[in-house]
Amino acid sequence: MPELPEVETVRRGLDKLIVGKQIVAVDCLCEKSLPIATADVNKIIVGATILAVRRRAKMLMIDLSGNYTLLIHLKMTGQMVYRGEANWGAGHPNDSFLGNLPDRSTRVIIRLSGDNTLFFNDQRKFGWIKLYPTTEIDDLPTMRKLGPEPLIGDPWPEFIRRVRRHPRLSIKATILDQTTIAGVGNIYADESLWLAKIHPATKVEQLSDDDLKRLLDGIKKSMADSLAAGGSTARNYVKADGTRGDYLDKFAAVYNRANQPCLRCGHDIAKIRVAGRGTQYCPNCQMLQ
DNA sequence: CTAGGATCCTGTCAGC
DNA sequence: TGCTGACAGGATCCTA
Repeated sequence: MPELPEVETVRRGLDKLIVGKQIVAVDCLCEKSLPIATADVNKIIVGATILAVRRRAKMLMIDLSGNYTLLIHLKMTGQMVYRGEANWGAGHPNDSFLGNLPDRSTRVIIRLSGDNTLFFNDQRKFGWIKLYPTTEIDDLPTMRKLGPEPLIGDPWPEFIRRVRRHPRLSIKATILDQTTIAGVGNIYADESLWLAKIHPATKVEQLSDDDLKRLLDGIKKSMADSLAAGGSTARNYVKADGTRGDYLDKFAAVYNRANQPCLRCGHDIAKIRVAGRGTQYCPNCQMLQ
C-alpha cells in the first residue's frame, strides 16, 4: 500500500485536478469507509468548494470551504481515481485504475462540478475518509504524535531522539512506527535498511549514530527516487498521462526480490519475518550486529 | 511504560 | 477443478 511517496503522488494529482471545484454529491457505498453522519455529509460536504489538498505522513487532507477538512487514509489498498476532464489514478495498483467505475472495490463516489467524479476505491476496507473542523486536525492525537517528515527540513535531530527511545526494539519495527519518522512502510523500511547495510532485526542499542545517519539517508534517498518516478507500486503504476510504468524493476533492491541476486554483492536476497512483516534483505551485506 | 500479537477486510496464489 | 491456509505495502487495540 501507499507509503509516503505514493500518498504524496496522490496529493499532487488531486491538487491539480480538484482544487477550485465544488462537491456536488457524495455517494457512500460502504459505511465503514465514510464514518460520517449522512446529515453532516449533506450539510457540510455537499456544496463545499475544495480549497487545498495537503499531506502529513500517509494521510491526505482535503480542505473545504466552511472550515472543514476531509482526512483520508488509504491504508493497504486505498486508491483515488479521477474521471472526467482528465483520467487519472494513484494509490494501490490494480485494474480499477483502468476499468469501468464504480466497481466492486468502490467505497465512496465524490461528484464534482463540471461533470467530474472522484472515486475512493479500497479493496480491503481498511482505509477511511473522516471529517473534522480544519482547526482541529493538528490537535488530533494521531497527528500530534507523528515523527518528522523525512523530506522536509532536517529530520535528523528528531529522528535520532525518537529512535533512541526504543533501545531493545528491532530497527525495522522502530522505523515502521509512525511516531519515530513519518511515512515509512514495509517497502521503504526494507529498501533503506539495505541502502544503510543494516540487518532489519538489529536492536536499536546495537546501532551507532553513524549507522542511524546512514539509515535516515537511505529513507530519504529511496523515497526521493520513488517520488521522482511518480510513486512506486508493486506491479505497476499509472502515471498522470494514463500510461503504466513499472517501479520495482527500476528501483527496488530487495523488496519482492527474494532469491534474486543482491545488486551490490550478488548473494541471494533472503526473506524472513521481522516485526510481524515479510522482510527482504541481503544476508551478506546486512550482517546482524 | 514497553514489546509482541491479534485484528479489521478482501483477494490472490501455492499446494494438495 | 475445488478446497485450504498463508500472505498482502497499515495502524490500533489488547495483553503480559
